[in-house]
Formats: sequence, structure tokens, C-alpha cells
Amino acid sequence: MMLDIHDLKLLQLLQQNAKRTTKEYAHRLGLSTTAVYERIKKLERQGMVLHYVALLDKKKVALDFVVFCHVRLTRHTQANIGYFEREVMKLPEVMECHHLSGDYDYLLKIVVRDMEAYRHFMVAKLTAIEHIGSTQSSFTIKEVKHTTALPLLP
Amino acid sequence: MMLDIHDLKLLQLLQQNAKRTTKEYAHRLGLSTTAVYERIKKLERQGMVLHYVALLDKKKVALDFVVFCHVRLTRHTQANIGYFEREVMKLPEVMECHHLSGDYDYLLKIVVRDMEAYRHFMVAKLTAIEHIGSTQSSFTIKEVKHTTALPLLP
DNA sequence: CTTGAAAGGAGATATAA
DNA sequence: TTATATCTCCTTTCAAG
Repeated sequence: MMLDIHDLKLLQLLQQNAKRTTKEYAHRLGLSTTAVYERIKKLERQGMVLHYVALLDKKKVALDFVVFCHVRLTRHTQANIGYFEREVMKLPEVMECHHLSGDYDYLLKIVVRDMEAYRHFMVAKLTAIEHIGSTQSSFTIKEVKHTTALPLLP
Repeated sequence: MMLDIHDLKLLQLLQQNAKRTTKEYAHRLGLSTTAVYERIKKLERQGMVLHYVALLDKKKVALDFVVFCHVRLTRHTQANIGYFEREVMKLPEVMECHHLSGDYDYLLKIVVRDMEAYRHFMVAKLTAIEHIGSTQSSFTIKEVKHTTALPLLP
């Protein structure tokens, strides 16, 4: 379960680009392809690597209207919380949902086509969920930075 | 540049799991492997698919302390904005940075090991950036949902 | 950990239907 | 547009140092 420097560098490379050949990773790490192959399989087996995915260009697929929405529930019973979280899970427009400390209860990251689509999402989907007290939306003017790579090597 | 239903389904599959074989995608779409192969190459050439990456388990790599930090700048000159955004880009702990409408200027998603690491990040890195007026941090108690898959098929 | 070998599979391209 | 054939390279496993 312990990660040495080779594992960390390998994970870093896989986070940047998962489509290289084992030979290429081996070259970058200064190890043999067999060794790197075994390391990748080990990291997958251990669940360090969850899965491999394609990342798309939001603009190119016309889904670049990003909204952060703070949500407060009316009452924080176990039942209300469970219900809200299950409903939010079903909404594909909600890419992230975090239960937060502080003033509001949840922070949602929502991606839709445009403002009109957002209005529809809010009215028909989000605020249709029971027990929501209040919401507060902030719109992304510009996505300055966005990475899926965790900071393994500080 | 137009996407038909096959393209959308294919992108959806690639967003979920990019390690399947062309034959498998073809089977799921009801198309031939050659056709799907050409479609994938087309989507890559057009830049719809930015890249392929490994997604890691935050917990397993001990980086599951997630903080959302709102940042306000002192003055919103072009120079200040440019400087702040360039500095934030350099920080690996900042996984996302959004220029927002509303009360605060920026929303940052920061991932570190624990509260102590966050304190160090704030003191030594973030607030070391010039022209930051104020910050307000909210800590993630629980990550309810997190996906990288854009909602292509509503 | 390394090298080397070997089988099978998938990627990539060309050609025919 | 599909299907087929081909070639190459990669993946995957194994043995031995």
C-alpha cells in the first residue's frame, strides 16, 4: 500500500495522459517495461486508479455554461439529507455536489448549454427537490484553470 | 462539426470508460468496428476529445481534504487579474479556478492532505500572491457526487 | 529489479464488396 | 459505407539472472 517515488511519478504521468505505451512510461521513469507494467496493474488492483476516461472540450460540445450553486436545506434531518443527495445524484447536469461546512449546506457544480437551459434546470429539476430552503447561484465568467490531476508531487 | 446520435453515444461511453476496445464500442452502438474507429479519430482530430487520463482515488492517495475558497482581489485592474491568474495556474493544489459573477471574484477548488497542509498552503502560497483582498474557505464534509462526464444525453 | 522470449490481441491501413 | 485481410506494435505472461 506504500507508494514509492516511481509509483508517484507513474501516477502523475497517467493522470496527464493515459494513452501512452508501457514502453514510454518505462522510458520516462528509467525502468523496464515489465516493471512498469506490473506497477500499473498493482495500482489498478489496489484501487489507486479508479478508471480511465476521455475528457471532452466543453466549448466544442456546447456545454460551457458553468454555474456554482449553493443550496441550503430547510431542516437537516437524516431523512432530508439522504433524500436530497439521492435526488442530486440523478441529475446529469450536476457534475459535483459537496456537503460543505459553513453558511450553506451544499455546493453544486452545474453544467448546461446556456442561461435558458439553466433557468429550466433550476425550475424543473433542482428546486423541484423537496426540503430545499434557498439557493444562490454564481456564474462562471471564465474557467481560469481546470485539471483532474491530483497534486501528488508538490 | 455536427454530432449525430452515434457520436453523442460514443462520447458518452468514452467519458465513462476509455479503455474498452473499438470492437466493444462498435457492439454497443450497433456499428462496425471500422466505422467506430473512424468516428473516434474524427472526434479526436476535431478536438472534441481533449485527452485521455487516469482518475485516481483521492482517499487512497491521501489527498482527500477538499476546500472551496472564494477570493476577492483588492483592485480589478487588467494587470492584477492577469497576475493573480498566472500565479494560481502555478499551484498544483488548485485543481480548479473560476472567475465568477457575484460577490467574490474567484472560486478555487483546492486539494491537500489535511487541515495542516491547508493552513500551510494558505499562508505560504495563496495569500502570498499580491493584490488578494480577502478569502473565505469552506471545507468539504462529504463529496456527494463527482463526475468528469459532461451531460451529453439529457 | 533486469533482460529476453513468446502468444495473443488490438491498432492502423489498404483493399474489396 | 461496411467488411475483410494484413502488418505491426503493444499487451501480457513467463523464465532466468
